[in-house]
Amino acid sequence: MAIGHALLGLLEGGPRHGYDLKRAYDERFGQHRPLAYGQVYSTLSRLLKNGLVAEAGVEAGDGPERRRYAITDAGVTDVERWLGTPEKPEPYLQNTLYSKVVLALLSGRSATDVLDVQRSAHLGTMRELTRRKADGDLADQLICDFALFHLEADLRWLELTAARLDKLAAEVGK
Amino acid sequence: MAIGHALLGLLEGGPRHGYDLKRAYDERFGQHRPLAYGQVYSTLSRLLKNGLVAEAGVEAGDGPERRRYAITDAGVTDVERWLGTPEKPEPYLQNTLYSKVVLALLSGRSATDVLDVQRSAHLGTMRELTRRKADGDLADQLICDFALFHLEADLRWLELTAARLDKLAAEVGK
DNA sequence: AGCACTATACACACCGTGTATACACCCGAT
DNA sequence: ATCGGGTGTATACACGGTGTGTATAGTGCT
Repeated sequence: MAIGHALLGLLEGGPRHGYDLKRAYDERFGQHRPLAYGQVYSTLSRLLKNGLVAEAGVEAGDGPERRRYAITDAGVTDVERWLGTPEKPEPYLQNTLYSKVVLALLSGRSATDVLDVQRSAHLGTMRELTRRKADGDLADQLICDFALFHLEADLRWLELTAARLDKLAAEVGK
Repeated sequence: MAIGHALLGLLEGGPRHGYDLKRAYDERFGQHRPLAYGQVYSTLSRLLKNGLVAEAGVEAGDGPERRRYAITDAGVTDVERWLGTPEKPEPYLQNTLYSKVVLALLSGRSATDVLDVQRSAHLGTMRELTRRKADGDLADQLICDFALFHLEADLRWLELTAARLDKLAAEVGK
């Protein structure tokens, strides 16, 4: 629900219509992948259904109609709760890389290859992010650093796992 | 598609029915959150639709009917491609934490609180994982280490961001 | 009769993508 | 001068993947 909450947060600054929200979102959060228009409206309709936003009039000004949406009290409460609640690190436990290694071992394929492919891909990504970070503003730098820290974490895990492959193979084989 | 691929991988060991797959999955990959039955069958039906598995007979043995599924050649090819393709680190760029901090700053709330809440939750999770890691087998240890490395990465980012909050606030305010 | 276990099916909700639609405005070609 | 096409604004809708919850149905045990 991160995107829904982000849109709600933007609506706290005043009522807006969908197209406008998309641009505001891209400017603030979408540096690395702009929001699709479709997603804006489907998200808005869900927020509307759940009573977190309300329609605030239809302007038929220059160009096509604009449906303005305003955040409701329930919406503000929801943003507040979202900001006050820590993100759960479940995704870190649902580890696709680990699944790949185990399946490679189970099926007699090379688990080392799996690790190597991932490592070299990550190293390439890190070079690119380091470049992007160099000529970005502080916001860009923070986003890149976040990704870089996590890529480093992946690399540490890849090394650790590579060093334990024999023992893991024995354990999986049982 | 991680779960679909994991099920395909398990089917490489021979045809199985859904209930059996669920248990095999939980044993190998589901330590930290067992697979819901519903998901097994909906995933299987998608694999069937895409021709990656095929029905391999219905046994009406003890108890209810069992539909056995076998992996197809297309399925094996698909597993192979999955194992040979590195995972994209996009999720690290779509950073919910960053969104929270920016929205807190935009709405005049305390971004420090957001960071603090997340940090103390992470520290608690890390203590728990360290405990779990101590009395697990190698597979558990690797899973816990993966999560721990990423939690550390989050913590590093939280510290970095906390130290830059004033500058970020100025940049966002523009 | 009630409960637990095995096994599947189905309806539903969320999230995201792609495509169609509609209006307005500008600009060049006829 | 006007016709048509491209561009920008704005929304709606249908669809696909993913995951959850619930219903169903048979078997065996107590």
